[in-house]
Amino acid sequence: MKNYDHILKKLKEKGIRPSYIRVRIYSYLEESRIHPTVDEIYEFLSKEILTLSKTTVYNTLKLFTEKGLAQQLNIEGNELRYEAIRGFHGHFKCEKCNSIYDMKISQLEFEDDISEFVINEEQVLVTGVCPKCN
Amino acid sequence: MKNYDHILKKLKEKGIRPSYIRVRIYSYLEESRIHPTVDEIYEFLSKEILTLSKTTVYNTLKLFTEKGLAQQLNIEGNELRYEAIRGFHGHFKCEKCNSIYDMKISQLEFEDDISEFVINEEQVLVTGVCPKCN
DNA sequence: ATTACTGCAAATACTTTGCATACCG
DNA sequence: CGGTATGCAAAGTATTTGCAGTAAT
Repeated sequence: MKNYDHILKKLKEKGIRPSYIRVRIYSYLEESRIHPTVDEIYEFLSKEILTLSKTTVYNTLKLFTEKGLAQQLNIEGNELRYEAIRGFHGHFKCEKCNSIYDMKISQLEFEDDISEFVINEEQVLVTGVCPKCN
Repeated sequence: MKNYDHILKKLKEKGIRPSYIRVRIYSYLEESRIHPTVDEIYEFLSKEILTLSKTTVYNTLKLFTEKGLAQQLNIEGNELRYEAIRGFHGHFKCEKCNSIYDMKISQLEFEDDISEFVINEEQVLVTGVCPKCN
């Protein structure tokens, strides 16, 4: 049995009631590191939580996103991927195998004056071919 | 009547037969600078090209993307936006009014060794609140 | 008892596919 | 004529919504 204590704490801090499903979804986001789609989360967890519905996965991810625990990733055009919030980093998507890698990237440098803009989030997506496929 | 000569030339260079519809779609991408969705392109052009179908817009944009004339932008989760290929730049999306701005950004600096990766494309998406809405 | 959470089914939104018609060289 | 472009309708896929049942405080 895993230890979910730090997740319980994290959810409570954000004012989210740590139901079993929520904890499991967050745990999967945090551990899998695969930037999963809703479907991938659902497929994985529904094997253990047999009554789980996709609606709940959607609801939960929406809640996490609003409360700043998770982030929507616009990687493919047709589907959303999610990841647990961590430090700034970019993503690399392989066009051949569709794997997604994390990439360390220096902080963005804006060449315009952006002092009037409020910035909440920065996403970097690099597309190409990964070493395995090359 | 607009001068479409440079577009005709561009399409021909890429081996694309410059039908009227294709020229108009490219022209709209190039001029509007609004990073339009398929729907926006369709709504705009179908006022003048009454028989235009969305399928054709989809087909054309797919063709442009494959031939390197246009780029798919993953800005919202649920829909694709397109822009004519220009130099590297980022996009800012306002959470309140949903406008999309272009942003000048310095070249990305990777902190990992990426020599084994082939990089074809880089997208930067910044989210927040724009001056008008702030 | 009240509020919040979960889940099914239906509805919506976006995109793709199959096929028929129209156009161009 | 032969190949390409266009367009309609249907199918496919992802997400959201409405509502009812369930669990938690």
